[in-house]
Amino acid sequence: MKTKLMIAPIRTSDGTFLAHYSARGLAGLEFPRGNKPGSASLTPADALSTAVRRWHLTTTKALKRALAGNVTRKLPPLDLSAGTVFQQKVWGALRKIAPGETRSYAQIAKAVGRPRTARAVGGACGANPIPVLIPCHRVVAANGQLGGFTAGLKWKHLLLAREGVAI
DNA sequence: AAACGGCAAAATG
DNA sequence: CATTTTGCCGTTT
Repeated sequence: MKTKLMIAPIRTSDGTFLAHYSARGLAGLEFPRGNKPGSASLTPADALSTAVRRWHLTTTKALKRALAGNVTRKLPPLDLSAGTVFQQKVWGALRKIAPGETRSYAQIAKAVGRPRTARAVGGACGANPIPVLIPCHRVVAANGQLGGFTAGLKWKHLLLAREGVAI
């Protein structure tokens, strides 16, 4: 049985993101979907717990800063309990990359103590539940090219451009 | 047990 | 250089 999640929208100039909250904190962030199915139904605003309301304020500000290419000052507590140990290590390493900087998949692999797991690192990045705030987009291929991006390379390119990174 | 990736270094033409 | 192997590893089926 899974803990019920509360879902709240964040309207930005790039579209409406959806933030997922568990009892422990921010557990997921979805990119805007052009009027599509919309993964899950939003939690009615008046049904949000006070803790979630507070976190959501923080998430909203952080997301807007991140989309503008700035550093995120405060983040709500993150609930990454859904990930494997390896994934959590990778996500932790991603969070250390400052805006405007990039790393290769192999560099991340080294950073988590598994020098030969470049490919597996790619998988972990794709499984990142909180894109943008956990900057999976700052990981590029060793040859200087973009590499891949589950949510669509256009986003990866846009996010990096906002931070002043040229590919 | 097998297949599949957001990879990368080496080998090839 | 541009392409094609050939290893590699955590996840997923």
